[in-house]
Amino acid sequence: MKKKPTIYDIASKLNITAATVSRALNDSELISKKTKKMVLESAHELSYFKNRHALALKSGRTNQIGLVVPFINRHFFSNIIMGVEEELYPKGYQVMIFQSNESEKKEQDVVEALLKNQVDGVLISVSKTTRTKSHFNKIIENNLPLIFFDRKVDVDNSSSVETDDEFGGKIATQHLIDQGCSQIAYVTVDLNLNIYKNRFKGYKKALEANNIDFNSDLVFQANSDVISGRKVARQILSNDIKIDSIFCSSDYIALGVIQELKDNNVDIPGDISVVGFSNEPFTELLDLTLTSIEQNPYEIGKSAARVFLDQVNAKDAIIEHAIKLKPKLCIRNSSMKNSLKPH
Amino acid sequence: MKKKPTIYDIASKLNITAATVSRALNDSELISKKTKKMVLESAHELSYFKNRHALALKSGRTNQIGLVVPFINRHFFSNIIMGVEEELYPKGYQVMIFQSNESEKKEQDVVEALLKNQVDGVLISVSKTTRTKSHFNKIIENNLPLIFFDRKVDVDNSSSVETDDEFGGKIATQHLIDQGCSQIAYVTVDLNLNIYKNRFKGYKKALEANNIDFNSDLVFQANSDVISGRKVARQILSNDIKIDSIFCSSDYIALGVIQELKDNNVDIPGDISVVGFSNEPFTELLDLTLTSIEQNPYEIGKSAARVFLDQVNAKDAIIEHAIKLKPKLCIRNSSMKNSLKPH
DNA sequence: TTATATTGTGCAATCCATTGCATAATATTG
DNA sequence: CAATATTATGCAATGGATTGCACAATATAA
Repeated sequence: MKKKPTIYDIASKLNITAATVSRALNDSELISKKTKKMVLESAHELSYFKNRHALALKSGRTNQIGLVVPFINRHFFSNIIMGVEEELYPKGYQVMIFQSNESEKKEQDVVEALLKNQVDGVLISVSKTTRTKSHFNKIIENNLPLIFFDRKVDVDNSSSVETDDEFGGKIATQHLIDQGCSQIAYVTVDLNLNIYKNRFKGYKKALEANNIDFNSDLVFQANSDVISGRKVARQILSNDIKIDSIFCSSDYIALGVIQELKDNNVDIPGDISVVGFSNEPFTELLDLTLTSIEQNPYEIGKSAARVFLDQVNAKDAIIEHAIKLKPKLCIRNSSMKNSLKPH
Repeated sequence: MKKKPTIYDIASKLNITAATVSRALNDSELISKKTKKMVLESAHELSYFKNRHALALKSGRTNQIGLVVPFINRHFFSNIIMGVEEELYPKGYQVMIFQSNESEKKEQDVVEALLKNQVDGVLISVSKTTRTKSHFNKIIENNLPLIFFDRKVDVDNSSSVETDDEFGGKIATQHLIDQGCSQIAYVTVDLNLNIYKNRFKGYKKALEANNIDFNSDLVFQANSDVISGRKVARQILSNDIKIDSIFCSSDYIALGVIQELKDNNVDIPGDISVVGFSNEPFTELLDLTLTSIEQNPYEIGKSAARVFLDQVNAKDAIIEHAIKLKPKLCIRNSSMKNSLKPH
C-alpha cells in the first residue's frame, strides 16, 4: 500500500520547499513560470492530488454540499438528485445525499450531521412532518447557503426552488375545460401542505377564468395512493354525483380512480376524463395512459444547484432567490375526449 | 458565525492539555475516571464534536464509503442505496453516492474521485460498458474493501453480492409449468451480461427438470424496453409460433409483449401467460397485473453493507464473500391460468 | 521514611496544505 | 557600480486530533 504523494514529496524532489510547491500548484503570481512548470510536471508524474481533508481542515471549506430528501427511492426526488449532481459535479463539488424519511427528528439529525461535516451548503426538501425550524436557522447561523426545493419553510436568508403548483393546477383544469368538461371534480391531498393548497388554487382560478361556478361538492380529500383513489371514485358513483371529469392532485389517486371507474364500466375518457399530477413513470405504461402534469424534477435540481452556486460565489452579499418553475401538461388518453388517441 | 469548539477549548477550560482531553474522549485507560467525567461533561456543554477532517488527516480513515451505481433514479438501485444507508449510517459511516451513467470512462473517473477522497471502501455495481478493470485493482492496491453488487467483475480479494438469477429464472419457469404451460417462450437481453446468462440458464434447468425439451425457436432477443417487447410479440404472432406462455427477462419487455398481444386480442393469461423479471413498481399498477421476480434490492444493499463491515473489521485478514440472494416469485394476474385472480 | 511501582498528564511531533512575514536573488535606475 | 525596486523563495505557524515518550503524582512495598 503505497503512500500518497504530498507537496513535500514534490518539494524534496525539486529541492524547493513545500510552500513554493503549494503556491505553484495554486498558480500564485509570486511564483516564476519556470518553477511552476517544474512543479506541475512533477506533480503529474507522481500523480499527485491535493488531500481534501487537509484542505478542509485548513480552510474550513469542504467542497461538499448536503442534499436532503424525504426518500431517495422516489422517481421525483432521485431525478432532482440527478439534476443537482449534473450541475455541481463539474464545479468540483461533491453531493452528500441524506434522507429524512419524512421524519422531523431524522431531519434534525441529518442537518446536525451535515454541519459536523462542515458542508459548504445545504439543499433540502422539507419533511412532511416538520413543524420546527431551529435546525434550519442553525444552517443560516453558520453562514451557509440554504436552498429549499419542492417543499419549503419560511426562513430568513434562504432561497427556494419550487414547482409553480398553482400554474399546474390551472393548466390541468383548463385542459379539461378545453375538452368540453364543466363538471370537474377535484381530489386533493392534505391541504395543509403548500403544494396541494396551490394546486387547488390553480383549479379554482381556471374555473373562474372560464366562468364555471366552483362547487365544493365536487372537491374530495384523499391520501396519495391507489386505494384512496378507488374510494373517492366509489363515493362519486354511489352518491351519483354528476361529473364529466376528475382532476387528481396525485397520479396514484388518478390510477385508483380509473381502476374503480373501469370496474364499474364507466368509459374513460368518454364519460369521465381523468388527469393526474406528477407524471410518474407508470402514467405512460398503463393500458389507458394517464394525462398528467410534469414537474421536471431534473430541472428543479439543476436550478437549486445553480442557486447554491450563486450564493457561495456572492460571498457576503445576501441573495435570496425564490424560483418557481412552470410545470408542463402531458396529454395522454385518459383525458382526450372525442379525438384521435395517440397509440 | 461562531467558531466550533475544539479539544483545546475543553482543555483550557479545565486547565488540562488537549492530549488528555483527546484520551478522555476516546476512553483511554490511561485517564482517571474523574478526568474523563469532567471532560465528557464539558464536551457536552460546549456541544463539542470531533472534526472529521482532522481525524481523516491524521488517521487516513474517513468513515466514508463510496457507492457507485449506473443510475440513481432507478427503482432497483435507489432501493439498494436505501439498504446500504440503513446498515451503515448507524455505524457512523457516510455513504458517498456516485453514478457511472453506464459509462466506463465516468466509472473510472468516479473511482479516482473516491480514492482521492480516501473513502474507507467501495461498493459498486459495474457499468454495462465496462471492459477493463484496472480501476478496480487500484482500489485493492489501496487496501480498501471492494464489494460488487448486482453486477460484478472478477477481481482478486473483492467480494460480491448478487441475485441468484439462475434461481430466479428457474422459479419463474417452474411457475409457468405449474400453470400447465409447456411451450414457454423466453425473451432475453444481452447474453454477454451475466445476469441474463444466468436467468436463461435457470429457464433451461427448469425445462429439463420437467422433461420439457428445450426449443431454441422459442428464444428471442430484445432490449429491455416496451418497444422491444412489442416487436417480439409481433414476431411470434406473425410467424404463428405456437406457445402458451412467455417468460421475459425484463418487466418492460413483458409489458410490451402484453400490450401487443392484447392489441391482437390474445387472451392473457388464458391463451398466453406472461412473466417478467425485476418486479418494477408498475407491475402491480397495470390493469393486468404482471407476475414477476422480486430481487429485493433493499436486502442486496444491506447485505453488501454488511460484507463491507466484515472486511474493514477483519483488518489484515483477507475475506472474500460471494453472496447470492434468492429472488422471490410474485404471482399476479398475467400468469394465473384457470384460477381465481386476486383483485 | 525512603525506594520502587503504578498511574495519570504533559510535551511535542505528525497528518497535509496554506499563507503572512522575512529574506534572498535578480532586475532596474541613477 | 551602488542603491533601490522587484520578484521569487523560504520559514514557521496554523487548522484539530492523535500518540510515543518523558515526567510528575500517587500508591505500594520494604
